[in-house]
Amino acid sequence: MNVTIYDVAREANVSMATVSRVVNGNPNVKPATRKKVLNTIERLGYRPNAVARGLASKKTTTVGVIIPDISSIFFSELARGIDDIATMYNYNIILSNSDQNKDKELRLINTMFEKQVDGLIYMGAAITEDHVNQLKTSPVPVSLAATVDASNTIPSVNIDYEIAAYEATTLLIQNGTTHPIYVTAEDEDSAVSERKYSGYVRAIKEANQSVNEEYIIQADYSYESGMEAAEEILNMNDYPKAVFVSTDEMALGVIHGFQDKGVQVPEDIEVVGFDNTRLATMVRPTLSTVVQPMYDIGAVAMRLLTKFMNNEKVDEQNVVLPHRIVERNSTKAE
Amino acid sequence: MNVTIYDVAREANVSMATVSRVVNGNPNVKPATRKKVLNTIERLGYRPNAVARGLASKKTTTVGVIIPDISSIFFSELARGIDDIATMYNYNIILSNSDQNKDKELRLINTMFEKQVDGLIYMGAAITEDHVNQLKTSPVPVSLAATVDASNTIPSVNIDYEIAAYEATTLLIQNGTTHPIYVTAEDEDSAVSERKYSGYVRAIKEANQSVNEEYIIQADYSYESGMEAAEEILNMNDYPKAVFVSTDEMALGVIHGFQDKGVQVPEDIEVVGFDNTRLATMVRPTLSTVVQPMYDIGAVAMRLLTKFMNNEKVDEQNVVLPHRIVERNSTKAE
DNA sequence: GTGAAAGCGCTAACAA
DNA sequence: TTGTTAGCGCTTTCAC
Repeated sequence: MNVTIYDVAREANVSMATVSRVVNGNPNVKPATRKKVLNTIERLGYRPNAVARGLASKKTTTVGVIIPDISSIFFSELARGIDDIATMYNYNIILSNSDQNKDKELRLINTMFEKQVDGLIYMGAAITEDHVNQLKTSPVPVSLAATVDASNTIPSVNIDYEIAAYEATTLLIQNGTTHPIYVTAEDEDSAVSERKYSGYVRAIKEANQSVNEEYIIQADYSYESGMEAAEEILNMNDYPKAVFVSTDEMALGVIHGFQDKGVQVPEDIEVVGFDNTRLATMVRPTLSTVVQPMYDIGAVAMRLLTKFMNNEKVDEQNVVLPHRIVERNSTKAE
Repeated sequence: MNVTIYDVAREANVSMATVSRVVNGNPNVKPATRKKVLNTIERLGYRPNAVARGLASKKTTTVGVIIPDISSIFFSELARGIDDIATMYNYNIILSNSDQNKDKELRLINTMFEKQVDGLIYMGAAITEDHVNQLKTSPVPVSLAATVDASNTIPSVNIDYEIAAYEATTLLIQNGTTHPIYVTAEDEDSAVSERKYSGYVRAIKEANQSVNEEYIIQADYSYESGMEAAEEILNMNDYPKAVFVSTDEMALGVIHGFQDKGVQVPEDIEVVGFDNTRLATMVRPTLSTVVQPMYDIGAVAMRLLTKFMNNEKVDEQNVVLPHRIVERNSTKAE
């Protein structure tokens, strides 16, 4: 049997309440008794049981994190931002991978509630009605990180994907390609993908072009699918000389796909990515890309959650962080 | 107030015990009553409270995971392996980043115990005596993943780092360089680093060379430090024409550091990495490297932990997984 | 097959 | 400043 608060109380000749007070830093304890208690805690090697504490206080100081895939270079960066802020506010994280599988997502949300998390951070491409329903009946605060809920009803932290994609596409247009190619990994129902797409389309239309479906290539987030996209592009006759890729990892694949066929980037064709993961500087040529502050999105989402958990006032529950474009060497200098 | 097992019992005209039985799939319940209970659970929207359950049963079905940095491409892959097997055995994961900071590590271990995890998976470079002491008094099973405890007293899953480094170095020697350079990120007290180093040294000695300290370069795990190492190498006069780098990410830095100065890999100088992270195929030339099965290490470590948690018999508590070397294009073909 | 009741280890009134 | 006591929501004997 482990040593409990009761053992400490008995050995220190005080009540459980007093022990509880010193453990919780309650100031209403005479310094002398505090010291006495602290000593016997030390002596017995007492370690508070967080589960019992959670049952009694209805607070677990842990938050749930549902993430598509922690091994993704994009999401793991987000997760780090979440954990750092969580640690700062004395929370721990229960982390689960969903693989963007709807059933699993719904099941995980439920598991998190069963485990009595004090809050939930959710990441995932598609926020369906079922998601919204389950999330809206949540017993605890929820915040979305890098995932947009079209109904705008759940707190979230994002960048403006539409404008970001518009700007990336426009950069390419200004550099001389009237209808850049778009390589995307469209998930069904993904509001993020939708917004990137519509930013892309808007840029094309503003350049007085009508959108050519042939120039929109479906890939699947992987590096390899980027390489395949490159091949597909080279097989077109008279293809546009610029491509906008919706994630950095695929963009690396596109670049290498070109290079492997002897096509030079950016001389023969330009490439811009999205996210600015660490990969962007780990290629040659270095990748021009849209900077999405992943760590910050995670950190801010967690901070937002703490505000809800502490009933602090929040001004704006749908935070939009700034983005920008870094021009590196995969696009032509002006 | 939430709906509890007591509410369900009352509404279904049975005892709490019976409700508990159906919730836990205990067969000793008449099908009719089971159905009745299930119906009222559904009707009331009852959701078991895992915290209360944990307090009563002394099992939380969650395991702690202490990891140096989840945003690392190496560790996030390990974490994925851990979570997948955890999910398979119905556990959740409490994940915390330690940054390999000893105080934080020790504190985190304690927090995990307070939270009453059923087991603990630990990753970290240095297993000091303090670590061993704290881990040995653990109330629950522990397993180390990709981290070696020199005292060999804690269950672990690893590859043989000494042999792996020996083989990588030997490959370079056989390709014609008698004393390859070694770029490492030596942590103090890191048994893994130590073993890699000693494999490297053994290979050099077997080639009848004495080790030249000048050819051992300290970096810090980062891509940038790899680039700096490359520069340092190019500044040596008459440097060896092969370098063994102790992680893939640094190896990419080394390759690009060379290329940025117009030095060709592998024609002018060969490079081999370590780990075989996804990065290894995302460079040009693709990286020859030591394959460390990161996902599997995580998965096996978690599986090992489940065995301990279920009191299954385990034959070997220090598992050594196979490794191999993939020769890609950063080394010369035979 | 089902129920009664005693905890699990702690917090949080409330009293003193 | 300190102690008493009633739960928190569940599991788990032990009876029946």
